[in-house]
Amino acid sequence: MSKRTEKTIVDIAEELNLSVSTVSRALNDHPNISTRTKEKVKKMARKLGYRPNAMAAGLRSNRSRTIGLMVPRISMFFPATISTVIQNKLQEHGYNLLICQSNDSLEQEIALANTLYSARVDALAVSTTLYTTDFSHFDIFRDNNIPLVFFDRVPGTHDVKVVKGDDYRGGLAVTEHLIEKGCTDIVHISGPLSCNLYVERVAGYKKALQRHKIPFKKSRVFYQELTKENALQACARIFAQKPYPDGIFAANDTTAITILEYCRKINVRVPEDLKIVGYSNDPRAEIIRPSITSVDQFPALMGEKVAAALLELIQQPKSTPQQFSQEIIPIQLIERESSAADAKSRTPAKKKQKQG
Amino acid sequence: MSKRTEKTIVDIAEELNLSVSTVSRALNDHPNISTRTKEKVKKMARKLGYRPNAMAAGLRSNRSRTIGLMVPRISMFFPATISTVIQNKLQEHGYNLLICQSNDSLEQEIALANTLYSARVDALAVSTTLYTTDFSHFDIFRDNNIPLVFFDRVPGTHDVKVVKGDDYRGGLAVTEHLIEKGCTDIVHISGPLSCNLYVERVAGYKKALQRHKIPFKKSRVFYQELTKENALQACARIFAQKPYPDGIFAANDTTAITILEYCRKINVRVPEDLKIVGYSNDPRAEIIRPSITSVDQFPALMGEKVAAALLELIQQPKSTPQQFSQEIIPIQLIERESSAADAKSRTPAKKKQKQG
DNA sequence: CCCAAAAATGCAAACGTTTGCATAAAAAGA
DNA sequence: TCTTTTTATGCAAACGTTTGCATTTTTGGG
Repeated sequence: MSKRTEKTIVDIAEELNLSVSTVSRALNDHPNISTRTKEKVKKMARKLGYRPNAMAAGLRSNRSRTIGLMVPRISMFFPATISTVIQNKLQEHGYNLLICQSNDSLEQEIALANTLYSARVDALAVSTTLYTTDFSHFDIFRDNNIPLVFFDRVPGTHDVKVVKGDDYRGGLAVTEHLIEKGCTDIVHISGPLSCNLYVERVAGYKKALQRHKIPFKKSRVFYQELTKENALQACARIFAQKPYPDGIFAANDTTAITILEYCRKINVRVPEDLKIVGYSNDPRAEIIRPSITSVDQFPALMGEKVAAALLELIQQPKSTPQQFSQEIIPIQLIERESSAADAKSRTPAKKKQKQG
Repeated sequence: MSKRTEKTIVDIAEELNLSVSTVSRALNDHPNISTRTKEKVKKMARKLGYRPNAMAAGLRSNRSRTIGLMVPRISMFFPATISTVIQNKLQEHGYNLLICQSNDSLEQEIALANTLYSARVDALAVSTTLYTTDFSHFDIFRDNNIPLVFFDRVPGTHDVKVVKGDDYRGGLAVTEHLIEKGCTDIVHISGPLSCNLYVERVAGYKKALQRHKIPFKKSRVFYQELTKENALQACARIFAQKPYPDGIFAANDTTAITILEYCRKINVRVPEDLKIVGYSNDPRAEIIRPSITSVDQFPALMGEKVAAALLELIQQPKSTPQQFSQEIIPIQLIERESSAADAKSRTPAKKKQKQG
């Protein structure tokens, strides 16, 4: 039935005895075109069932009106929320979002970078793999003046635009919170140090210990991909021999939840015997009993900032030298049951005031 | 620095004294090109930092190597999981996925359909809005022989390719389960009937009641968007006056969780006083205490099927008349604490055998 | 009513590929 | 060596827009 049905602006032009350029401009609301013509053209476009061809437009104009987004995985709470916000915001401004996930595989990340470049995205937002330490596969974008924004998992260098959480302060806040609740032997389950944000959280953790004159013990920190399986393995080691720690700072909530369930099984009481704090404020943390203290990273806010940064970078003329500002999203500790001070433990001595 | 740096196949051709067509074919591994030439070309491409321009290729070949995916929202467990699977599978076959969310707004859905058509996606997978009853905005795709697959939330008509859960059986299974556990007054909190899948679940619910000779009461069914807020409102009404129901079948887990928490507040014991079953098997259902009985819809499997359907449709020649098979993904009731038979309640009489 | 300025439209080249067809080169058959 | 077949390569026209510049039409001032 419908074979060569695809109508083009040429068809519209012929139908109305206008030139293609006029039709093109009319459809794009170019100021030089009279209102009367615009209306005529749009009406005919509707009548013919004309559908613009984005590839043709993109090829000619060198703008795809598409923005790339790369995240480790979209099925996790934090990146999913961010993606949603970014997409909605960009949609408002007429941009499509090409969402891709690297599955935390560097190889896939590199392949996707190439694909997105081939698609000639107008900009790219990236939260990298856990294992990305070399960022050169993103150079094409910078070299060709394509706006590039890193968020959450970002490179350590300072020659890129970055939107990130305040991971140092997060690590600090969690650890001080545990100390204030009476913990003196705090395990930290961290992600791999190839990812900067964990480096910073560890730094915060260490700083808190130091402030409160608690010795840092290497054996009390685990570096691992923060999966359920790995959390279980860590538990096995942590609870293999006494003394058990009295506090655990887990770098994500999946880990915290797993530990909590493990404790239930081996009859370690939370928070009485052991206090647990997670990270990211996953919805599950609020629902589990005892509910888990966690750190809100304001993913919606982060998404807003990323979207805003993308739009700003796109709009400014290509010649403008890029500003490489770092944007730091604040964090907030959400206190819940898993780290509550239990009745019998006396309030810990505040040896030192927080110094902001 | 890098101004007109964008290398094209023309540059490669000139560099090697070959024609552009040869270069193009060489890069695409066309059988007519000698191995020697292919190697030369690819080497030069690498040397020049050549990056294919997908828009140019797409314009000419009328294939974008991009597939569209439209879901209500990607931040919910079920669609997020499906999206992940689809993306990974398609990626293996060299396709990009353009993920969009309609935010359950019909208006946005229509706009997105147009956008995706403009992008000339090679195929489209859709899970519609709760309120989509007119599907004509997807006609463009069918009319132009662009493979179109609906999943989860699908049209009722039979002239489209569909992958869906077994919602009738799901509704039936949940309700019979509650009855078997002793419930005789079962509230059903359903989504709006504009969405077929809820129609089917309600049908299953009714069928189960009928089988067990329990009268259907209109006032015991709520039709609403399944948000937390709406769940709270429903709770207010349900528990405004006695007798309270002894079972609740919630059409998603967010609703089930909200009810559970509401019960805790008003001292209704679950499962002793009231049994609750949710739907979709959200991770939270397993974690909350009491854990919530729910229905696994096998999102990963559904994703696989959708991806497979897309690929199959793409590969078959355009002329082939489309087969409009319906694919039904089985469901599985996952029994948990929230619907456990309590000690004192006698096992209910099985008045009738399950029949299939 | 004329002319300059402003507004509206048209021309044609480009954007970077792919691809049907023609041709050239190499291999094979006699 | 000369055809014939097979294998490689080249030519040139698309694909559907956008856009700088030229041209035409309209407007308005005098």
